[in-house]
Amino acid sequence: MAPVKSPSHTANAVQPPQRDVAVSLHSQISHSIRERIVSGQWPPNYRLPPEPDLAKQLGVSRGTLRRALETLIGEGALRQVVGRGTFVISTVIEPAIAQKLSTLSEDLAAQGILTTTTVLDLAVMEAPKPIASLLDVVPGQAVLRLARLRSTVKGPLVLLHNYVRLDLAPGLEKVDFASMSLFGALEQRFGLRIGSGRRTFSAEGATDEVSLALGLKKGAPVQYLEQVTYLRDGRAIEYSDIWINSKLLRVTSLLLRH
Amino acid sequence: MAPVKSPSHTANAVQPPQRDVAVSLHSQISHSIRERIVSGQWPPNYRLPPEPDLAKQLGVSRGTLRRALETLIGEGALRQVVGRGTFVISTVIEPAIAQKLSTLSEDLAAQGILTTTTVLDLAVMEAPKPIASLLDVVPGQAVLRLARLRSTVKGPLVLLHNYVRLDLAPGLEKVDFASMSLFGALEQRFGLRIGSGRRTFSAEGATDEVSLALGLKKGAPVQYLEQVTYLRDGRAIEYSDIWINSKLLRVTSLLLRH
DNA sequence: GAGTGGTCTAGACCACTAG
DNA sequence: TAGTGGTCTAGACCACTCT
Repeated sequence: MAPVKSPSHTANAVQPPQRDVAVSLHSQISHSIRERIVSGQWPPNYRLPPEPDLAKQLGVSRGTLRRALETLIGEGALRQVVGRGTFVISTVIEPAIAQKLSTLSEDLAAQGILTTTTVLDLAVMEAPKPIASLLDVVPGQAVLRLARLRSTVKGPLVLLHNYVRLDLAPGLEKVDFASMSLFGALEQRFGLRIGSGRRTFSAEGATDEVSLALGLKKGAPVQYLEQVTYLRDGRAIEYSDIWINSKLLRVTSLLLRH
Repeated sequence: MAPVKSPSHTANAVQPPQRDVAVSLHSQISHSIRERIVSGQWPPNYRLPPEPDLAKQLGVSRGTLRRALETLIGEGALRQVVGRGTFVISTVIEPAIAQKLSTLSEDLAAQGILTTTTVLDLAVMEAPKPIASLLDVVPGQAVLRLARLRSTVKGPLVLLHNYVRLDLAPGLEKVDFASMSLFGALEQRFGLRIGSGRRTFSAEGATDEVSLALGLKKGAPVQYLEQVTYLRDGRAIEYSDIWINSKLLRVTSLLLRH
């Protein structure tokens, strides 16, 4: 596994980020480095310029550059080894949806996998007790219930049930979820800012609904996820349960030493 | 969800970390804060002192304190909200083994759950092709194969199969794995330093071996994990497959916005 | 307006890796 | 010995929240 020889770092230099813009410097930098990696400009095993050099090229402090690299390391795109350097990860194995708080379609699209989304059900309802408890609202609070199916040419991948607080996003039920993602609508149409989430994994047997939607036998093993998503200010915005056909899609998580 | 009233921060002040010691300041600090949380001294919803104050109490810079807080946020123990403060998470829901690179027994012990480990099999063997490929060694390379069962009073939780490179840990087969964890042996007896890992999740049906070990019916849904662990220098050290009884133990992952 | 965390800078010294 | 990332400091300004 010999490192890829680094070309001259003077030519083809990284572009400096924009100042006086709403987006932070470190996220602009991580974004531009991510693009170099996915475009193949920085191939697997490529060694990045040393931190002080790269920081100087970008016109930022080393601390800011390290903040950007940290993001990419967390995504599994880069690896750092003391005394040796910063390297592009050799091969991306699976979508790391266990870690990134993005929509599944975005994750798959980033890997070049095209998915289609079918809205199976969309209804305004009163939050059942267990879901109200997870969302930290009173039972009976109005929520949007959304059932969707994500498929590729190979077949249906994922069945999703979402319950979204309507008091924080009034009118959400009018959005066309066949063409817009749930997170996209919450962020762009309602100005909500997603902060964090928590997912729980377990293996369950396919129910009637799940077996029908995913084309599996009843009782067949299905990867089951429960998720609660929080806004930046700490309020819960959404609960969902997700059923994944493990034969077609595997969930990967990167573990880092703390 | 009213925040817990913060007591006076002058009394009962946080102890400063030790200088001139091998352990980094930020990890000493995150460790001591973690202890305050698990001991109940800083209860759920407790608001920590403001960063500048806490940094001054500890005698470190604000940057170092933030590095320590970052670790605890990643573990799901703390939450930060701009303009409001840093808070202890209200309730720890499940062990976050999807994220922490520690042994399962450590995770459970941290939650006060006692487990017993039974060694089912221990053998030196030649690495089969698929495993050799994942460990980046030639097929036939000597590996230790370890099969273990972890149980609580409620019943067997987890069946683990590990394959460890013996060239990096010669004599590993002589360790008593009933009393010592695998990672503990690698780090303490062989001076190896674990760096990162990658886990893949899927739902599988219980095989004969799994159903027997975990006390489930054959074909019953089981949470299946495959894992490769890497040393700090990037070399793969261990591959394992892990079978978890989802009815008794759920795996949780915290998702952060980048 | 006062207080909070988020970002950024420009240095410094260290442990570790490589030739 | 030279080069790398890991750690740490002491400032600074900002956006945001609460009252």
